[in-house]
Amino acid sequence: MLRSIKGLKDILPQQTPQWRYMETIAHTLATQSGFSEIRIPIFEFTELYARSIGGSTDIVEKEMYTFPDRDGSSLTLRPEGTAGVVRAVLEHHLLDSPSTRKLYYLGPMFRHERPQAGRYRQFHQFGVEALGTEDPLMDVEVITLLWRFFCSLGLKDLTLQINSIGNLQDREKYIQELKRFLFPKLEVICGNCQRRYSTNPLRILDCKVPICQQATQEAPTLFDHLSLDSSSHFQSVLDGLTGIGIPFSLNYRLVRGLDYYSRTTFEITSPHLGAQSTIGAGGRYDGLVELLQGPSTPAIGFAVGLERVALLLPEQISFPQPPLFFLAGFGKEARPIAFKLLHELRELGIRADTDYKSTNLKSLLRSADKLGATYSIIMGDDEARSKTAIIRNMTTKTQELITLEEIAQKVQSLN
RNA sequence: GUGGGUGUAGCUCAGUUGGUUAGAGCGCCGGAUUGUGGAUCCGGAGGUCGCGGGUUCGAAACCCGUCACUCACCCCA
Repeated sequence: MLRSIKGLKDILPQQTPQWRYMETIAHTLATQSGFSEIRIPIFEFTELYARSIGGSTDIVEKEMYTFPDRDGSSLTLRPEGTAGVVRAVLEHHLLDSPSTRKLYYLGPMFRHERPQAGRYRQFHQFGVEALGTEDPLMDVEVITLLWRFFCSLGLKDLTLQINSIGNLQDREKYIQELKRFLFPKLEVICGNCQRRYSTNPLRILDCKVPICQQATQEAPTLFDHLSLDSSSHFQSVLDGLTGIGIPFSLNYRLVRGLDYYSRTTFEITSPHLGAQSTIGAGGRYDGLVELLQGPSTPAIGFAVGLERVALLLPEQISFPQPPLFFLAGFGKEARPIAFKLLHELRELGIRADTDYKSTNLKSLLRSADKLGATYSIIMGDDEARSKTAIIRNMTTKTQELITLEEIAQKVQSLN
C-alpha cells in the first residue's frame, strides 16, 4: 500500500473541525487587534533562511528541505514564517507607512526532524509579526494576543515564561563570561553540553541533565549583563504585562534557537504534552530586517505550533449546523423526482443530502440516520404517481404526507 | 543522527511451556421486518499474523536481519 511520507499527517474529517476552530479564532483575534493577513510562498531561495535563521543553527544545518530548481538555484521549503514575511515586506515596500506594520499568517512549515509526539516534518503555524517599533507596549500587545489566543481556545494550565536575551553586544559579552565560568566545569558536564560549549553555550543553561543544572546553578545570568537600555526595556514589558493582568514567570535561562532573536523572548508551555511542551513562542528580532538589507527596523513576533495546540483541544468539536434534509427516493419513477428535489432544495440554501448506494427504503433510512438527518423526505413510486412525498421527523418519528407543490415551502418553514 | 517500545481483521486488542481449522469487541453487509432508521436477536464477509531468513516433526509465538510505526535524546512551534 502507498503510504504518506514519514512525519507527514493527514488531517481527517474527524479532525478538521478542530482545525477550523483554531483557524477561525486566529483570524478573528488577529484581525481584531489590527493585524492583517499575509500569504507568502511555501518555498523561497535557500539563502533567505540561511541568512536569517543562522548558518550554524540545527534548522539550517540539517533540517531544511532544500532542493535545486531546474536552473540550478537552491530552493528551500519554508521552515518558519518570519523570514518570508520580512522578505515580502521589503519586496513590496510595506514599511513605507507611518504606523507599525502588523501582519499575521497561517500555514504549513517543513523541517526534516525525527518525528515524535507533537513534532512533525510538515506542521502548521499561526504567527504574527509587528514591524517598525521597539516600544515595549508592542511587546506586551503581541504577548497578550498570544495569551488570549490560547485562552479563547479554552486551554488550561499554561505557563508564560519570559526573558530578555539582550542585544547582540550584551549577548556576546555574556557568552564570554559564561564560558569563563564553565571552563573549569567542562569535565563534569554531560557530553552534549561539552559540545555545546563551543557551538551554543547558552543552551547549556537549559540542559535537563541534573549534573549540568547543578553546574550552572551559580552561573552568571544574562539578565545581569543586559545593557541599561535592554534592561529598562524589559522592565517596561514586565510592567505592561502586570498592568494588563497576564501572569508570567521570569526564566533567566530561556533561550531561543534562531539567531535573529534579541531582547524580549517568551514561550508558552503546557504540562499536558510530552517532551514538546512549547505551544507558542517568540520574541524581538530587532536586527533581522537590516540583516536582510532593509532599513533598520525593530520588530517582534510569535509563532504557534497548531498540531500541538490541537493535541490539547477536545477531540470532538462541533459547529452548530442547520437541519439536514435527507432525500429518500426509491423506485424507478421516484428516484429522478427525488434527485431533482434535492437539487432544488440546495438551490434554496437548504442543507440536503441523499445516498445513491441505498436503493430500498430501509437502507435509505439507515443512511439518513448515519448522516444525522433531521428530516427524511420519503418518496417511493406510490408518492411519485400521486405527486406527493412524506416528510419524516427523524427524532419524533412523526411523518406527514405533503404534495410536491407545497414541499419547498414546508421544508423552508422547518429549516 | 542515537536509544527504548510496538507490529495479529477496516479499528481497539486477546492468543497458555511452540501443537493441528488464529479469536473477541466495535465497525461493515444481510436477515428477523416484501415500503420505515437508531435498540435487540440471528447469520455473513473480512487475515501474506509487517517482510526475509533461521531453529524445529511443527512457529503468530523462539533467534537473526530488515522495514514501518511510536516514544525519548537532540532540536524546536
